[in-house]
Amino acid sequence: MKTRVRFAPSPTGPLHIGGLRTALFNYLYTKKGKGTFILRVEDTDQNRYVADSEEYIQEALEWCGMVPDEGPKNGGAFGPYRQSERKAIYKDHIEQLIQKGGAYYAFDSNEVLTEARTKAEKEGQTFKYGAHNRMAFKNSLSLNEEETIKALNDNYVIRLKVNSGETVTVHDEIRGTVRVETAELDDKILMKGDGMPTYHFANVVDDYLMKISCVIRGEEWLPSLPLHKLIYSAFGWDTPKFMHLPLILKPSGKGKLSKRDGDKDGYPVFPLSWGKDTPGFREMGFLPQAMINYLALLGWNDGTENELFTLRELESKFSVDGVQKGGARFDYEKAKWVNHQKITQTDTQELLEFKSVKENLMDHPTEKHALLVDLVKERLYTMNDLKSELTFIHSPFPYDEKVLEKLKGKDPIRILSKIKEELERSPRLSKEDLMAWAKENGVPVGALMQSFRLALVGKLTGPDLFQICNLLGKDLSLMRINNLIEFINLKLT
RNA sequence: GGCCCGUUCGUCUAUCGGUUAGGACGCCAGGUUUUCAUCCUGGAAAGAGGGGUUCGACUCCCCUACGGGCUACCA
Repeated sequence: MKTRVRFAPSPTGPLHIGGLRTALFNYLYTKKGKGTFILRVEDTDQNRYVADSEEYIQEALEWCGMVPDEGPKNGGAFGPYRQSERKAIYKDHIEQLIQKGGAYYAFDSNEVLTEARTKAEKEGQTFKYGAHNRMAFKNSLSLNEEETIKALNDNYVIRLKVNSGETVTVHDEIRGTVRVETAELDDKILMKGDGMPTYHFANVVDDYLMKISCVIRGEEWLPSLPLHKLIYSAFGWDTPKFMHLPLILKPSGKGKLSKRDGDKDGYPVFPLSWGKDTPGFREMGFLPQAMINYLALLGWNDGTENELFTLRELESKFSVDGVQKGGARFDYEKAKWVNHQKITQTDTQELLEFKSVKENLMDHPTEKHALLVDLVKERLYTMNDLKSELTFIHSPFPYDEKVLEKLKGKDPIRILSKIKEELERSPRLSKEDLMAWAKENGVPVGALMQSFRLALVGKLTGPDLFQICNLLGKDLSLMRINNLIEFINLKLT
């Protein structure tokens, strides 16, 4: 059987990194099997539909390098790829199912159902609409033909007819066999009152028609797998394989990762920005290769001690055996570390192409971009660190008062004058000469370097001073040294 | 509440019956460096609890506890 897998998000907002990871595992599974990666938009809920989310999803996938082979954007032989455009298909199939006796019409009002539900809850039970009580409700099974035809004029839904007293056996690729009694299931609604299918029905029909070989989705779907199996059986179809991925949990505390966690602790939970106030990993200065790498690590490993992979490497190394069963807590520190590794490994010219790099380099002349990135590259955990790492380029002010205090009594003016002299004499300051001079004249190296650094940078942190000096150029360096001398003189008097 | 899934250092994980239980992030210490960071070296740090099975269990089985998910005309 040809490998065909689908990523099937709902366009209800931005794609969460949990969703992105599901997409990634789908993608890797296809690449491994040299198959087809399909994007299917599950927009059957008109109330929750959010404009622009489909584009967001497509863009997020492309940003990560996971371009769907088939989908609403590029089309394909199994389209349409939006469920809202497949209504006729579902209608046709639900009629088949009714003919086969696998589904039936139900006419119960919301009020009746809500009442039944609250009554059951009061007794500590879960309300189920099924074999044990369906004849007590208003549906095409309890009504005669004439009544049914009449009722069909009003609003109705279509339910799956689940037989009681059977055991459904399903198989999950990473969890093994799961057995559930049909008595636990209920007659799930397949077609809603608005003529749209529910997730369960649309999903099964589409996966079958699109010849999906393996359904890879989040663990939250595992409980409905028996129901899906029943729908396949009702049609007389073979099921694809199923793989349910563990969830991404909050860094601490209970539950799965949510947008609120990110807002609270200042990390993104979306790959790309959503609106003005919600930056994504991209806007926070992450490289897509880091995003992918970290997400792959969260719930998967290749069995070796390797943790750093390119997308291509992941494509060849991915295997179901390496997928974890339990949920994984999101760890922003580790994500940043992966990003740091990727930044260090990436060619500077390539880094300059990234949007976040360009944005953070805006204040600097283009011809210096590569030099600047090279200077601070190994210090970066996100590309946005560029900005703070490079502030000294503009100005060393205000001087760090503590350093000024430390330098008192070390004759910084003498040191600065010497550096000035050396700088004026030779276009390239010699570290060795300066050190030798310090040694001969009993000047502590610390005092020398600290004075110099204070003059150029204004504080004691930052990359190599001589490189900075070269980058600033002779004139600017001299100016900053003069400024500090002047500043100290002014302070002394 | 019911049903389903899960449980190795704080976190992500290796181990597929016999190991000093390994690695990574983070943390601590030392080294490199003019400084901070990077980088290098070292350190602290784990099998939820109780029963079995077995010569031997982190590993297999059962129970309990804990965590997660589902329980909609949402996906």
